[in-house]
Amino acid sequence: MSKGVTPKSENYSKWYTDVITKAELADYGPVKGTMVIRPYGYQLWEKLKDTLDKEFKKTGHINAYFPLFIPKSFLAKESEHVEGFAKECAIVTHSRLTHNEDKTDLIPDPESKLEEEIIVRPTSETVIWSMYRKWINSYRDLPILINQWANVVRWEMRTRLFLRTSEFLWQEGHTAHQTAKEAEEETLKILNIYESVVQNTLGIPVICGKKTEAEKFAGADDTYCIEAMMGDKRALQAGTSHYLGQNFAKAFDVKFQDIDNTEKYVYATSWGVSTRLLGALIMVHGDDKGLRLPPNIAPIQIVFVPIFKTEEDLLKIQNYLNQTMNYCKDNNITYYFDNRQKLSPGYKFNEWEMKGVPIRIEVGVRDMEKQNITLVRRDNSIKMIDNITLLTSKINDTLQDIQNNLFNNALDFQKQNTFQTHSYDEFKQLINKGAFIECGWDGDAQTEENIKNETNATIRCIPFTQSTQELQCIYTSKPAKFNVIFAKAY
RNA sequence: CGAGGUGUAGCGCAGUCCGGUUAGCGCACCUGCUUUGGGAGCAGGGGGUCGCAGGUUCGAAUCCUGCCACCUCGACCA
Repeated sequence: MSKGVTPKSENYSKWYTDVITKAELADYGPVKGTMVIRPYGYQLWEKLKDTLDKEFKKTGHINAYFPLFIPKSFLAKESEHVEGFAKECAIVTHSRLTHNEDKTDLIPDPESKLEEEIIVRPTSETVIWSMYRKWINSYRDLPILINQWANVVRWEMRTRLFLRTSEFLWQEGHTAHQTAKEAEEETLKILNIYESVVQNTLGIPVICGKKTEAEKFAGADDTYCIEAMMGDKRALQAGTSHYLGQNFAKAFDVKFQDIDNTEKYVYATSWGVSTRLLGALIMVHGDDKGLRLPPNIAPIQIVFVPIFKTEEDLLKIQNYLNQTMNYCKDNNITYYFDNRQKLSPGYKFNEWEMKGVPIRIEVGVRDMEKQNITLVRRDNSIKMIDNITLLTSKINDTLQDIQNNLFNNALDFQKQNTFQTHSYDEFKQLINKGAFIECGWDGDAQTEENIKNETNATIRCIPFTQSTQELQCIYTSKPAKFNVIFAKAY
């Protein structure tokens, strides 16, 4: 591994890709816009996945798997949906390859051209609703609460590791309900799960709210979201939950016979978070030494770096650390004993800092003589040298403290860079510098569009917590309908 | 699609203007010895169709022609 990363302040996006490649989270795939998630990065995804999956199960959801391939005709059934996704679909047109005439290349075999072309799913509403049609007859069949963990493909022009890649991993929940009220409740229930997992596990503070018409999901009646502020003060949509009304039920003709014997269309929701969250994790907590992982998501929570000259010393250190390692085992703390020879301690310190491991424990002969260990926190670089038994007993609390501290740092940063203003001039200045701006909006889509064209900022959400005071629109000075958050977004 | 730029070892680059030993350097990698409390030192070693194709020449990484790929900016998209 080569030295250091580009400092954040010098070039933020270079810093971001440096951290990803040097911490060995991911690498570029051979096809433009594709990404290989390396083991260390994939462990983050697995941990996040397990946490979310438990929450979904707790609230009555169950996993299933639907096909990657979707008939082209399905996509056209819901008019807004097709508008939203048609421009970024990968299409399968042939089923085999053959040699060209001079045998220098492989080409799609013209003989194998498909009758109906197949879309590689950009999202699964259409296949899923084609199946729900078969499965739903009576109100007794409802609700259906299905989630799937899958990959999807969206052919993107401009890609960035984790944030926007042609193929990415996500979960997509698709539920079907008897009433609008129940579906709306489901939408918000999921948003709550997203909020708590993102905040508690990833340590990323989020703002919950509703999307405007312009920003909502193609095919939804309402889109709710969690928005987070990245280290460069831009916004990232970290998760969305959609109330789909009866749009897909009507498009796919999914009706049920209700308790009152009448036939009704089903109400729907869909919701998802993706590997994009890992991009947020990097950008919210990372520093110029690399990643900083909250303990709740860190694949390795503690790394032990022995400082030794001889094999014998190494064994002594390993024995000496028994009590600490046993403590970790007993408390389900994941740790790694870095006994690699030939690498200097300094090299290891830097490497594990790059990888964001929350706690490093150094032990050398000097520590052993005094019955000490040296503990260094990744979040604030504070070094503690103290009695081994005493420090060991504090590990759990320290991990918890690191988790809280990272969250609080991020929350402070978000608050310090969120401004309220009534002046459009000030708005423009702040947006240019990078900020969230909380201000009034008259509710007019044209106003939103104008602001976007003039400043590049979009309405990230209409927060659930609305200010009680009477506001006026930042742009038109008309009475504001909502208090909204503007920012430049990823 | 428009403008500019870059293709030489896994990565980063020099060499190209002005053709001429065996194509070089840093990092990484391998071996050995000495090291190990913030990215160790020394010695030795492996690794290259110089983006591809053609041409000029006694001789091409270097000159000429064509092609391809990637990057930056713009346009487009969000």
